[in-house]
Amino acid sequence: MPSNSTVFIIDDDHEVREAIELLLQSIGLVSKSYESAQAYLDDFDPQASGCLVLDVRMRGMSGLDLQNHLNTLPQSPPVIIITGHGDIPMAVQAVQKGAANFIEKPFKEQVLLDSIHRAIEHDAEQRGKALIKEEIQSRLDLLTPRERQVINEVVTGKRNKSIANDLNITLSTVEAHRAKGMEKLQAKSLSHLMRMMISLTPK
Amino acid sequence: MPSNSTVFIIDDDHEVREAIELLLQSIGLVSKSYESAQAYLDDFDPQASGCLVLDVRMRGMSGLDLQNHLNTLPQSPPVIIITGHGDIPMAVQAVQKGAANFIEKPFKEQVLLDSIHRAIEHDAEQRGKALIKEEIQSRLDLLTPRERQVINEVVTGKRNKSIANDLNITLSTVEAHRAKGMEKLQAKSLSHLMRMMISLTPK
DNA sequence: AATCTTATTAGGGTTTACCCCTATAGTAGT
DNA sequence: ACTACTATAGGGGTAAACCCTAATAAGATT
Repeated sequence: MPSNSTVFIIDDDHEVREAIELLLQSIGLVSKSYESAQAYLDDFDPQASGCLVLDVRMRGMSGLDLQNHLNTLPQSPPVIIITGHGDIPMAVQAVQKGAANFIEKPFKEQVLLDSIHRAIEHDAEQRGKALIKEEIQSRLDLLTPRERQVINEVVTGKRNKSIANDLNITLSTVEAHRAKGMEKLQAKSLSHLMRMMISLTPK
Repeated sequence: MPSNSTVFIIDDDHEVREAIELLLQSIGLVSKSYESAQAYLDDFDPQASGCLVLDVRMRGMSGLDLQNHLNTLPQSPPVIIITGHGDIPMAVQAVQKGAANFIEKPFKEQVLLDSIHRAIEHDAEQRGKALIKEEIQSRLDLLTPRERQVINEVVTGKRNKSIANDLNITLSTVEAHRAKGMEKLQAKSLSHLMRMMISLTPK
């Protein structure tokens, strides 16, 4: 269980925030509360791991609006939606858009806690994978344009000879770029290279 | 738009089935109706493409039971759930388990039709990918155990030399198995091999 | 008994890939 | 101007992969 996770509670009802805060405190979970979506966004830290507990009906930006906005980011925390006035189409949409759960108020405490635990686990997994991808991407950013071209062709399975032909350069130059690229990417083998490159393409 | 798709309607209410059948007929979609989950399963054809329109509350196996059962299969068609007595937790669960949609009765015709069209598209995509995977798997089944061992090590990035060491055979033997394996898999290059193998491992 | 498959090994030849060093020309930054 | 990086190219050597042929042996099948 990730220990440095925070549960971000976003609800414009002060009493609801307090109740959830107390509940989480009782089982040793760190939480942080906001009274509006905007307040959360102002304080948003992409690095912070954990999950959201998000009310739908709020003044200003609604919970679902915030969910949509977070979905446009490259990496967003899991969102657990709670609402007192939800309906089935709303729940279906929220879940289809990736909500970890959609819970009606009032809810059983255990239901929320279970959701939060799953969400935190899920977030930790996602962050682990994202970290690896970012590391690979940062190595890829070290390549010069030419090196990237050569490596790309290598990944598609072309031999140095035909790469040289495609780019109108000599075999030696291809070999130089290829070697430099592999070195920068810290790829020990073609197989390793392929794994890294394929891991960057989602789905 | 896939032309040979069928919409499988499963509802124990004869009038509902008729109504949906007529609706689909009017826009040229082929449908097939069943009055129970069991009746559908008895007639189930894994090859048939399309989607299900599935009622929750039925005598015998419920719609959600059928959904769960289909989820255990390697390839199952998209499921659109319709119900007159649904609630939010039920909808959330169904969608989390992969339901294409969860619609309350009575519904607007267009809502169902849109869902069906999306589901059919989705099914066609899935089937396309599944076809490719099956083709690769069938080639893999042609490999002898030894060939598979060698190819597996090749995919992990090992050189022939160390494979020979691992399997306590000579370099020549490894080369022979490797060549035979590549030929049977129709892999034109290591890169191609890797793509095929990685495409078989989901997620 | 004859045949097929699988697993194994060997030899020889060709092609690539990998590694190290060197070297030039252009560009960008200090 | 000096430096660093990039792109280019060539030489030389080692290792690995690829290709083809051929042979042996055990096991299963016909």
